[in-house]
Amino acid sequence: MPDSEREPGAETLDNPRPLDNQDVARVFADIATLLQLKGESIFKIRAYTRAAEVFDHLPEPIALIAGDEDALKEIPGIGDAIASKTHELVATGKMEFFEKLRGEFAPGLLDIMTVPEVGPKTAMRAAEELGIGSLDDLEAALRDGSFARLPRVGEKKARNILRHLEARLSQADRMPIGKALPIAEHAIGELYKAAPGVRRLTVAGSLRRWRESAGDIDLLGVADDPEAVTAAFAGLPMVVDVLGQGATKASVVVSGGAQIDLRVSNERHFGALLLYFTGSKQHGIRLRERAQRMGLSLNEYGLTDRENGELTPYDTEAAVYEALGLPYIPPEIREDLGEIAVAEAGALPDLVELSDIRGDLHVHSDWSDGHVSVEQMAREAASRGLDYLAMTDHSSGRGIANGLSVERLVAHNREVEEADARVGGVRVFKGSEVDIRADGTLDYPDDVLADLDVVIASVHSGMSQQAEVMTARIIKAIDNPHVTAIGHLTTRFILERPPIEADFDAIFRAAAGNGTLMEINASPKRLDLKDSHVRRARELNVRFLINTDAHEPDNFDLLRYGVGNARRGWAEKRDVLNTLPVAEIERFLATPKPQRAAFHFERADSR
DNA sequence: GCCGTTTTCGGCCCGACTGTTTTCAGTCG
Repeated sequence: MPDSEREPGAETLDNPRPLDNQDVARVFADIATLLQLKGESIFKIRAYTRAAEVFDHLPEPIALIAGDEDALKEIPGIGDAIASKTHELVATGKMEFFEKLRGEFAPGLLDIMTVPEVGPKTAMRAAEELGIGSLDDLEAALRDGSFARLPRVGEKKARNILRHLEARLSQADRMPIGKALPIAEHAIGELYKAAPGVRRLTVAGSLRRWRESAGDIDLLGVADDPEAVTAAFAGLPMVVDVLGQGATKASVVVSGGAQIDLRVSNERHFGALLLYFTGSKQHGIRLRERAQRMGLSLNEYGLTDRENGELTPYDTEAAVYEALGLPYIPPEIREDLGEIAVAEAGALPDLVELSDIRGDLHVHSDWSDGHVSVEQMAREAASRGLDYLAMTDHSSGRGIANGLSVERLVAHNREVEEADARVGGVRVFKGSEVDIRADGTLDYPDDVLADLDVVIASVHSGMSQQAEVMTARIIKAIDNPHVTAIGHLTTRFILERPPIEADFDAIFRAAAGNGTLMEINASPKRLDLKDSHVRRARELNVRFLINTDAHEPDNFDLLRYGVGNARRGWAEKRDVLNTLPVAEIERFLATPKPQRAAFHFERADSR
């Protein structure tokens, strides 16, 4: 399901702002939930859920196609009924069916169902028998014991639900990947020590797919005695609460509040298990449907022949795909966004890899808000095997970040040249992360920018401008002949600060038109462009930089998040400029801007 | 509600765990 953290539906339909894909997705997700409450056919519910997922991930703006119902129906999972409802919703901002359906239930029921262990049956009983219509009502009924007396609830379940509710109220039901992945890696290290019989512990779930945020952490392991491993897991020092523990799986809460689910199997089934628990859920469903058409049944143990009931286990994911007549599909694109058809056609993208990245063109030093000197950053980059980097300290508009006046920039340039000469093995480019002001002009005049090798232009202020104003502002920066790339386009902070509103298609077209690159900022609190933007921009022939935006030496570690995110956007090595060797980068930077759009990537691959 | 190497009707993905229940409904992933 798409994130339903916001007020379900409410703000969506009364907002004069045009509906974006996520708004539309949320309405269909809410419809699915309401139909569950109503006890509708599970298949109808599934159809609406599917539609919500499709719209949530659609690479192009729904507004572009919603007017054309035939085009909508081209999308798998969208038929007559949903196409016409989508059209109505986007055209009028309202959907009669949804309004009517919503009117049948207390407004808070959708909220109640977002609490874990409260499903449609429980929510309906709570509403009918106890008059519960809000999270506050729910909390009261849990505390006074009336909730526990509902059928099929009881003391223990009520206590669990109250605990979930308290966790919810105290905050955070999702974590950014930058928080979740290190916790997962720490847990893996601890469990290797605590359970000597465990082998091949690995991250699965949305983290393995490099989704930008995670609701919980999924781990998988191999052991001859799985029960010993789940027991050791439940006993780890970092565990503060055990939610469940059985022979092959366990769920715990660790200090800091993250939930980790562990699943353990034996070696023979590991491939099927990993495939199953990496997801996405929708990708798994497509594979199981495929298996069925082949007379097989797929589960987390392997493929079963439906005629004779014989189970074939698989120890690698690739073997399962092969048995299903498919090439190996990388986890990052297992989202049921067309990857299975593309795989079948033998046309999977050759996704960019961490080892392809040869340089970083967005790095800060203590000249602005970084923590160490230009030379220290250069040495760190060299020691990590990067071939080049650009020192892009902030421009003067970023007073708070100790932005550089023109005079300081000149001195900064000299220091960068010295570092370039002194530090071996790495080419250090002169650069700036220059503010795009509210009116679209840049913080430095053109003649100053002309002295720089790399100019990253970014929005750092006036983020709540209207979409038309913001679009024109950014395109004006794209049109500047000295701007190499637009930095962290949407300025969002994952789960914290919303993205800017703008016509991203128009921005991508402008960038593709004159060879301005789009940064994929690797900072795990940003991941900006986000995955679906990468995919859309790529369709529009935009090329990218994957930059860390490093403010200290350790930040070079963050590159992996940017690469994971780029892969989720189906980016190939050839789409990413900083996979090129330094000579090619210099050739690109020496090319006048409009001709950069046609810059030919020499793939001599002189490694 | 969607969809079609098996169909324009009749199917639609699969299993573990919990807690309440004495055989399984509910929820989750």
